[in-house]
Amino acid sequence: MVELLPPRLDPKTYESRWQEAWEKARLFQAPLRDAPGDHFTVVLPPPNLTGILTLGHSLGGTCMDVLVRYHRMLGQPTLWLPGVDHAGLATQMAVRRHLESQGVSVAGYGPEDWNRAVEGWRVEKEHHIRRQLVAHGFSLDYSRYVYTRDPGYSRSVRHAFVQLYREGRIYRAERMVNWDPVARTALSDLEVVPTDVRGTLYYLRYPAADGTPGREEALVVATTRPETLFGDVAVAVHPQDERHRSWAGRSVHLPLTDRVLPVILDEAVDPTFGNGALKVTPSHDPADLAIAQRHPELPSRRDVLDERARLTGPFVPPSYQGLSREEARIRTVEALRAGGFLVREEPHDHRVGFSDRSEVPVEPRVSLQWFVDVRPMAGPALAAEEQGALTLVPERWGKTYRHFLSHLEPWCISRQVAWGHPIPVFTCPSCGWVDACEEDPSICPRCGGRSLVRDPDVLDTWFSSWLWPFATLGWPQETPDRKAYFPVSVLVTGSDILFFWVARMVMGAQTFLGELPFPRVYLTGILRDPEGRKLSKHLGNSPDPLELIERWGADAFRFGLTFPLPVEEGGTWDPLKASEGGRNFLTKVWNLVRLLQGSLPADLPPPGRPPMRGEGSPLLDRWVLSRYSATVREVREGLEGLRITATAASLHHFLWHEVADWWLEGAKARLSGKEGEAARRQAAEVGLHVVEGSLRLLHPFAPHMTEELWHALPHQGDFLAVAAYPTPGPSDPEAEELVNELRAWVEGFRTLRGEVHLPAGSRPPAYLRPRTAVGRSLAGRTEEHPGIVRLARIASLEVLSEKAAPPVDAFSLVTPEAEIYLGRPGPSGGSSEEALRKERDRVREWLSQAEARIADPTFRGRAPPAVVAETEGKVRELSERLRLLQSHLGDERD
RNA sequence: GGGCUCGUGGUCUAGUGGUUAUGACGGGUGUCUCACACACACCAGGUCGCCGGUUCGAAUCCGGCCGAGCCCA
Repeated sequence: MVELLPPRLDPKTYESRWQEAWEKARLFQAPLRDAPGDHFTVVLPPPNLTGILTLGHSLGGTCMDVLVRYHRMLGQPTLWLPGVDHAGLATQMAVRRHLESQGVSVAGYGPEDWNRAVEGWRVEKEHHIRRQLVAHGFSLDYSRYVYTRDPGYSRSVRHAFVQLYREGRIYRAERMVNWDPVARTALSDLEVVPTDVRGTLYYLRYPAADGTPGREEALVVATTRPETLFGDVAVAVHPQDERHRSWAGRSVHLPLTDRVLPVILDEAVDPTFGNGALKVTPSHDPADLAIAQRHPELPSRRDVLDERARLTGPFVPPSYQGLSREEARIRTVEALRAGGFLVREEPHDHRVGFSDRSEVPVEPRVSLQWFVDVRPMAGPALAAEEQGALTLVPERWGKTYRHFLSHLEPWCISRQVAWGHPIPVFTCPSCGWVDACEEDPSICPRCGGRSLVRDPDVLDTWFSSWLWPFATLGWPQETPDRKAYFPVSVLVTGSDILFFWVARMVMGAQTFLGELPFPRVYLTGILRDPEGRKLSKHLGNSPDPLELIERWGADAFRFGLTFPLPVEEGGTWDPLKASEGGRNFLTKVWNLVRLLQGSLPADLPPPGRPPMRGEGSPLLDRWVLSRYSATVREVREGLEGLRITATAASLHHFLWHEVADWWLEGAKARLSGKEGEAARRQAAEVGLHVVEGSLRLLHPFAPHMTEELWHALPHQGDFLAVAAYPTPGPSDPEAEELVNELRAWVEGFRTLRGEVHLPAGSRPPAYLRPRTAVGRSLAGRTEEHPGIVRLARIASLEVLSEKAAPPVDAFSLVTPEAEIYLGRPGPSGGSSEEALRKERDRVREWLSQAEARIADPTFRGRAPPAVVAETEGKVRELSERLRLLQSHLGDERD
């Protein structure tokens, strides 16, 4: 026989023990098979090696583990594949910040230095992340762990690049891109974070260069970036702008220089912005570039900022050469003011794109970069969602997904950093041959030259991430895993990377495999701290999940993530409160099992088929079996439908407020053996069936504790983690109806006790008079009376006949099926009029609503007959109840 | 500027046309009632943002307004 459980749960005594036991038994290793079947596959969104796991990872991981453990218990071949992402630029920037904070200068770092430094960092972070994953109790298959720079994965990335290059979908071009002047690399549009900034709008005079001598004419131009004026090629005004139209074709002096600029007309100028005149700086603003390109007489390049955003080049006067953009702004504004060109300046709120990586303003910059033309991939990705082959949960994300895919731009995939997958393009300097190659070529295939040059750039990290669902399974090879475990069954991730990752994976799988990577996407919400800020590594407001697990245990922490805050919505999440709530619930379950365990007859067999409980069995047994069946159904349907929080709530409610509060409280006497061995055995069978089954239901949410408790009860099998998930039994509507009334009686007695402030220890006698068939049926079951007596903490329960007068001094209430009376223990027991009055007011309110509806002829004429009949029944019932309540109030006054 | 989402007791939240609007946290009162004070019992607290419409009937559907947030320009 198993040992008795300790009185208080202590996760430290069992969590790591079960983690080790599961691992040793290889329960989470997906079986090798080479045929497709009813597999269930989830891939862990690979955490970035920039840092460690945050609460967002804990949330997503918990949802995945819930689903994976559920499907494993259903008996499906199940794979949950873990891995980490090298996160190129982001990681290199993290290492850079780290080195600089240590006082190490990275100024002279070449690619080898970077790779060595980042590699050391990677090993350390990978180790920590692995420990974090294990500590959560995630049932990952570590034998299939993938790192995005593993040789195999790197080959997949290279294969993908070469294929797109050969198809002409990857090309190199000189384009204006988002440039990070600190990291000194291009960024994709998605890596730019628009940020509200309070800046200054400067109004500058550009004096007429062709004016009549003696007249002081000037065009006033408004700009937020005076420091780029050396790159101006024109001033533009709107063709319909009456104020400035006469300037068309004229020319102005560019302040601080001796250059002259033409004034042009262009529709893109916003006449309401500033003064309605725009300085055109094509090399440093995308809108200006577009204007310059529409006017062939203008140069479309005039770079004045270098890769570090310093003023340089032939157009910059010597005294400004080498200034940073910030210094240059100060100096140009000073000079403009001194020269009388600064008309005024005003505060100006606007949005500036900041680099997601180095957190400085992004500089639009024309440079030579690699692009994937993803626009042709949007069609199939849109069609999949519109035709229902791809579902997003919650479904509202479908709109966002469609909007994004309808506005795609070419994707800039080259980065000028060291850490990442090198772009596999080679050039022969002798003959000009260029190609993308899966294997490094040693000689030029065209001229035989031996000095081939590799492209110096590396790929955007997401260019490797978008292959994750299939490159992890060996693509492009047709491996057994690829056949057995693709596609992924459901992708679980945060809604913040719907564009970065989810949409691109869909396009990637459709492009490379011709099929969807997954049929369903479950998007979790974003967790915020109590100030409403997103929990993130940058802000440092996300605690290390390990600390919370250490304090509360993995199960409590996990349960607190799924309930009560809705996983799908996200919101403000207080780590202490949430974990505390989880811990309280788990303690409840722990003690529930302890009590049951102590009451089980020694020879009770493990639970098998549901105990049959027909007419004549204790009502609470029939009721709890029926409620259990309903819960099994709810939980299974909830998990199938990806409603994680609703499912956790069902389990929470059933175990705490049905099993513990009602069934167990009512069954205590029987379980203690006071009512004989047969009654004890009967209660124990029911309790074991329901509780053991509930542990299986709960296991995906709280795996360690349920495993520990399961082993303390009679059970079949070695591990709960691979036990069968429960199937629902029959429901018992009669028992549910009777127990609802039983509860109304008990609650009525309790309310009366509270209203009249009975001392906790007092046990007054109680009486009731049933008013309906249901009431009479329940009242007639005298075998239920001891339970009611116990639950209501009364001395006795007497059923009054139709005519019998109630005790003179009793406090009373009217439930839906009976009048109930609580005997007054002494002459000065207070008054229950308050409770009766409130009940009367409520009933009167309900009744008047129902009567108003019945009185309305159009309601009778148009509402379905069933609704009319129901309302009529309600009116009858409520008016009878109201009459009784009023008479009880009258009785009291006597 | 465009798109999307959300306004339900002090806070968070369930509820997508038909009983008396769900639960959690917080608050109050009482209890260490032989599993659990990480608990138990009871109580208080809501004109379901505002206005209009559709309907026999609206927290729920439609329109407008106000407010909050997110995403993309």
